Amino acid sequence: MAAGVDVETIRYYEKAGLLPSPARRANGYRDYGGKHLERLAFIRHCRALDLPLAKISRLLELLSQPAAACDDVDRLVESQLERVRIRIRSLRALEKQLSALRSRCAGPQTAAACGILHELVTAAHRESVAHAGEDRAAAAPVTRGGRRKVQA
Amino acid sequence: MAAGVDVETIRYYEKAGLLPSPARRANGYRDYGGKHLERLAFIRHCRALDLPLAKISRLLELLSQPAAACDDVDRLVESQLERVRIRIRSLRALEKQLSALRSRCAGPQTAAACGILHELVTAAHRESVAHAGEDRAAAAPVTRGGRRKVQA
DNA sequence: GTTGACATTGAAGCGGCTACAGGGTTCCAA
DNA sequence: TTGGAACCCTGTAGCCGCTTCAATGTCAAC
Ligand SMILES: [Zn+2]
Ligand SMILES: [Zn+2]
Ligand SMILES: [Zn+2]
Ligand SMILES: [Zn+2]
Repeated sequence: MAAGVDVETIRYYEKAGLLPSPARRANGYRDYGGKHLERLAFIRHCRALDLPLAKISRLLELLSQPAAACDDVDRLVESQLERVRIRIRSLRALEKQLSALRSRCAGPQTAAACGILHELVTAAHRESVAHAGEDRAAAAPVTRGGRRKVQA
Repeated sequence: MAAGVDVETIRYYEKAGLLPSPARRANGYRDYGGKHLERLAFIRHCRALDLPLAKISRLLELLSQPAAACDDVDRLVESQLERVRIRIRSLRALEKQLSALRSRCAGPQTAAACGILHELVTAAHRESVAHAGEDRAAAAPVTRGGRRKVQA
């Protein structure tokens, strides 16, 4: 029975402590049992939900502690959902920008005449001016904290 | 004038060949000129569009070759747009799954009784059975190609 | 007996930063 | 004057979740 998962990925999980080391055959080959495959399937399903391995690890832990409270599980799903929603919003904004950008050049042109390149350059320029303004505004009240930026 | 960009990031771009090494002052400090800052702003704007550095590199190259054709630029934006749309679709599917999942557990429970954990386990199980089926079906026609999977 | 497809290990690479260690410099206030 | 905060430098390692590679071992088929 094939698990449908790349071998290297499985060994990565093993190293990462998500899967217990399986028994070995006489020749040293790994011998996966039903338990391993169930656990692996669980991990892959959670990964398909884009949960990071650390959180999956926590879920596995709770699976083996039936009496524990499930608050962590619920919060984890909730926060993942929130993450996904935020990501969708930002990707939608991106989509808008990109499709506007695309419409700036119709067909074959030289780089010099390409509306896309042009727009990228001028938008970047606008932003850099805006940033400089922000920084001037922020400079007076706050002298400490924040990461270092570059000087020119 | 601050560029609004983390210093380490800038030096990373320098190492990666996206920004030319700036002139140095007597004390060895980097001295950024207007050209550098424009270029940096361009890079940051493109990164905000989630373009990978390699593609940005290509755009910068074309910026310095005004007579070149802009096909690459147009294709690049198009393919990025496509990428973003695909990502949005898959994230929306994810959102659905996660919000269905969330509704499986209302309030404080033990891990054993948590509908979320339950659903994760059974969904994973269903899928692993399905995968096994796929693999059985695929085993006959194709013997070569494909990456190795795990045996149990 | 030789080929070829499997398995094993450990290490390195991907992208795009981010964080640190271990120094030097600059500036301002007490 | 001195001391400390806040910047700069170089170089290296870490993050995530794999993926790829190199070198070697094992097994079945022809
Ligand atoms: Zn799944
Ligand atoms: Zn164009
Ligand atoms: Zn921008
Ligand atoms: Zn619950």
